[in-house]
Amino acid sequence: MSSGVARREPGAAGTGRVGRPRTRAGAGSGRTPRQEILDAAAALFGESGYAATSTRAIAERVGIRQASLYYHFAGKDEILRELLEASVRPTLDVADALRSAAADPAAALHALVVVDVGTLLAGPLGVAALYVVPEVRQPRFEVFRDHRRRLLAVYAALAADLVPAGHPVEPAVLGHACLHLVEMAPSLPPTPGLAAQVAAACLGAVGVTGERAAAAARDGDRVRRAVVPPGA
Amino acid sequence: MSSGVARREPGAAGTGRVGRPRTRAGAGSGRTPRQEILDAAAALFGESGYAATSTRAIAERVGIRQASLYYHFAGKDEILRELLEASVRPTLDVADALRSAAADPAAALHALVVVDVGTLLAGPLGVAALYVVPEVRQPRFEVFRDHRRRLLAVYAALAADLVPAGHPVEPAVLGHACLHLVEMAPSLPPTPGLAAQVAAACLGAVGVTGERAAAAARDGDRVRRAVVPPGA
DNA sequence: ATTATCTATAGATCTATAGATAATGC
DNA sequence: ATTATCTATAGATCTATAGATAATGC
Repeated sequence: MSSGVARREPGAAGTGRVGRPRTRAGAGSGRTPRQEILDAAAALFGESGYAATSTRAIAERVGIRQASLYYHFAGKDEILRELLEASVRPTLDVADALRSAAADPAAALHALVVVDVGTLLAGPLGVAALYVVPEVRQPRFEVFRDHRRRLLAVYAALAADLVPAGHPVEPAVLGHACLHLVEMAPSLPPTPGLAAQVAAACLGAVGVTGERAAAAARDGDRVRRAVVPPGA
Repeated sequence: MSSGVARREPGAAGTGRVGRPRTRAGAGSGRTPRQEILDAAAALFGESGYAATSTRAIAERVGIRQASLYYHFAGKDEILRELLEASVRPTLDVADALRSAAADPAAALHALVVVDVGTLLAGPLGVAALYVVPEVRQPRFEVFRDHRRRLLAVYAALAADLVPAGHPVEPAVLGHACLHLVEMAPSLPPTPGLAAQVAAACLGAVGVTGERAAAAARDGDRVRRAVVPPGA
């Protein structure tokens, strides 16, 4: 995914792949070993937490030996870093486009929340739980934190445009509120239309309800479909 | 606190306390050793996470040796369990009283959020970060989870009473939304009136804004002061 | 030759227990 | 005698490195 379309997918041609075969052969899911590791780690991090997940547990789930992880990643850190960055980047990439494509900031907020929730739900579940992982405060995760801070700023800016006069909540607090509401989504039981519901809750939090909120939902959907290619 | 008023506070009389003195003497903060451990652990759990905090680190911050922890707690688990339960119980204790004391459910919701945020901010900071700790899913923390589930049910019930016709968010989702908004509070920079702002955001999320929200804030404050003794 | 795995292991933890010790209380 | 600490340590991890091995690619 990240390096474009592979000319010849490693391990996909014929029967065998390059390199010593694994002890536990496995069906060959088509994923890159790197991606297999990321998926396994995301699941385990979500289940048991980052610190409590051992490299041995990750390797076991992938079907390789613990030491083999280090051929693909420098360490546990690097796995977490990659998971975190992959989970914010897509949303951040479309945030500005959504803002400028929408006439009403309410529609932009709605669309942004729907995209953001969609991204979190599409990725390996449990990734959102990682946002709160305390290790993330360490400097090596600065890139992720910076991305998330930018996303927060977008939410806060939209909130600032939207709060009606007299609404007793500061835009900065509302920015955090939206971000937290979005990040709560993966911890909810799967619900049809969840993304739109979270978006409506965010609009309400910033003081937009009733008919204007309904209009924002309609416009937001249109804008989102225009900006985010339907297949992506 | 848990076993009533101590007849004679251990270690408070005269100069010395019972038991072998600590190597690193310390000023004697008046807290029970048990409480010292809880405070130290809460701070460290918040900074570095539960799994990443060693018993040695906790002991070091208290000023005792690692093994001495086990005189007071059976293990790290028990420390976490006690911290978690202490952070929900106070809110749960007043939840029903607030509901029945308020004429408008909006006022009850406002009051409940203010109490809940206040409790989280009053306790050792970082405790709220523990709610998301994956270890909490394990059966030994069932009591805490049960308390939190009951709190969630209260929020959901209030939301169900409040949602205006046509509001596109289900009460169950709104219950989670309020709980998450409350739990976000400790991660925000200290802001004057934060609890009331979070309450307003919750009311907005359930569809209550404008004049009715303002009234709920006023009534909620009255109800809260009536139910929660001012000094507590 | 290159790639991706394996086995083996060093070194650094970390949790929890056993048993000794130094205070106060009676 | 009771209480709260201490020292010492067993046993179980866990991370990361070194070096061998078994495939494919050319």
